[in-house]
Amino acid sequence: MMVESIEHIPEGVIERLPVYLNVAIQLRQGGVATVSSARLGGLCRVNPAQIRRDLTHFGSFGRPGIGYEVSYLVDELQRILGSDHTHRIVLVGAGNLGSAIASYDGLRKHGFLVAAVFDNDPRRIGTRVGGVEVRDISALEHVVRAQKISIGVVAVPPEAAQEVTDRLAAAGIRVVLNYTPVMVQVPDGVTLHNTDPVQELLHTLYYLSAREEGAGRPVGSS
Amino acid sequence: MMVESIEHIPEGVIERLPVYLNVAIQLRQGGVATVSSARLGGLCRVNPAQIRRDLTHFGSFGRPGIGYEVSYLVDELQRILGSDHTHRIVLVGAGNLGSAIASYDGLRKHGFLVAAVFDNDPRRIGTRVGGVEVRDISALEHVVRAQKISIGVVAVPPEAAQEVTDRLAAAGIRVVLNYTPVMVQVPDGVTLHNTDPVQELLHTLYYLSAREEGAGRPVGSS
DNA sequence: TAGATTGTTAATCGATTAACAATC
DNA sequence: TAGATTGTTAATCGATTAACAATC
Repeated sequence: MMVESIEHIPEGVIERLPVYLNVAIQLRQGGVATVSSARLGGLCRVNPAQIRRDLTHFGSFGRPGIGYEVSYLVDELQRILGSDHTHRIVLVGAGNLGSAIASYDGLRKHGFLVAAVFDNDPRRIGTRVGGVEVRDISALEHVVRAQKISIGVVAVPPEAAQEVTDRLAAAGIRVVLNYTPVMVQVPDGVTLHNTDPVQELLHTLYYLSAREEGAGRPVGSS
Repeated sequence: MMVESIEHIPEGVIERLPVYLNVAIQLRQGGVATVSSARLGGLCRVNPAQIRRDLTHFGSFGRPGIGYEVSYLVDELQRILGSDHTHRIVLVGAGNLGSAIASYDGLRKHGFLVAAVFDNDPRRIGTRVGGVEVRDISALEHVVRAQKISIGVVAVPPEAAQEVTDRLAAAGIRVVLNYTPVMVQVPDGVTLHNTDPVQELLHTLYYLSAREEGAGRPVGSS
């Protein structure tokens, strides 16, 4: 528990925590009170031993002979990830993808609040996506600073990705989610995560071509 | 080169290939003829030795003292991944996310063709997303079989995810991209890839909470 | 030739998994 | 008590990286 700040935690572990959380939430919704690492592993497609190992990085949440209390597990995972309190995010780009993100239900469920949406297209400015008014990009820095927003989502055309990222970073954004195929550069202190929908497709495609009539080689969840 | 079918290639390698491909395409667009693993590594945020190691799984594409010829590298990566020819994909769900996917420019660039879009909402059926007419979900199996489509994208509400996946699998789809937070089950022989936009956010969130004023711990590209 | 950079080996590093004592 | 399942150790497994001979 206090180990958290000392020990280095592998990235793989951090990537799996949201998967555990999602499944735990679904179990809780289904009224399941207790779950073993074996069952959780079956649902997440993760080795049970790995789940137990992953969790011990943050403490011990289970009871031998019983398993994990689902709602306690949800609480702890949310606490570890930081999704136990609200995070304001700023969305740049109100096109199809931006609209999809803004109106995505799962955001609210996990404590994310789309606090502001920006675009540079006059036809979009003033409209609403996901209940939030689209504002002119020129107000970006002001709003980010005033509302102390630390998460930025980039959903603009590729050619604008780097410029938008620069502006977000300069305004004090600490986490950038880039939904563009461009490999944008970020300064030290800013965490970057790229999610190009097509890259996922390309990745999966390999198994389609390589496999032919072999057994399905399942790709792990991300 | 003929090793391809014998040697087992680590998943991590396959995940990085699309990153190399994207950067190589961007370099080609910029008129760059030749690139070293060092430069490529800088752009992809991957260790140069790793790039060379990754590529040797599929042959040797570079020239000592020179580097890699960009357009040859693009060709080879596309061939390895299978994006050198067109792949028809079927999209289920014509909401915000579905529309965003259907009209995403990057798809065509990588040889993907949205061959059919389905929904069960009468208000959406008959409309067009990304230039394709939305059809009634009841025609799903017929169209998938008739057009021999092997890739399916699930962009429906969570509660419909499993049913749609089952139908896709039954119709002969071999790769399923699930844009839903639900952990759907697929039969053997079907490759599943999950991409929940919120899960990416949760993952990144950890670094925001854990880090506080530490140096930025960059999250690798996916 | 000198400089650059590959392909590849060998060493390191880290993550996954099996096994089991501890515990409910 | 007997059965189940955890937390944790130790063993395995695999991936990353440094180093360098080969090569342009």
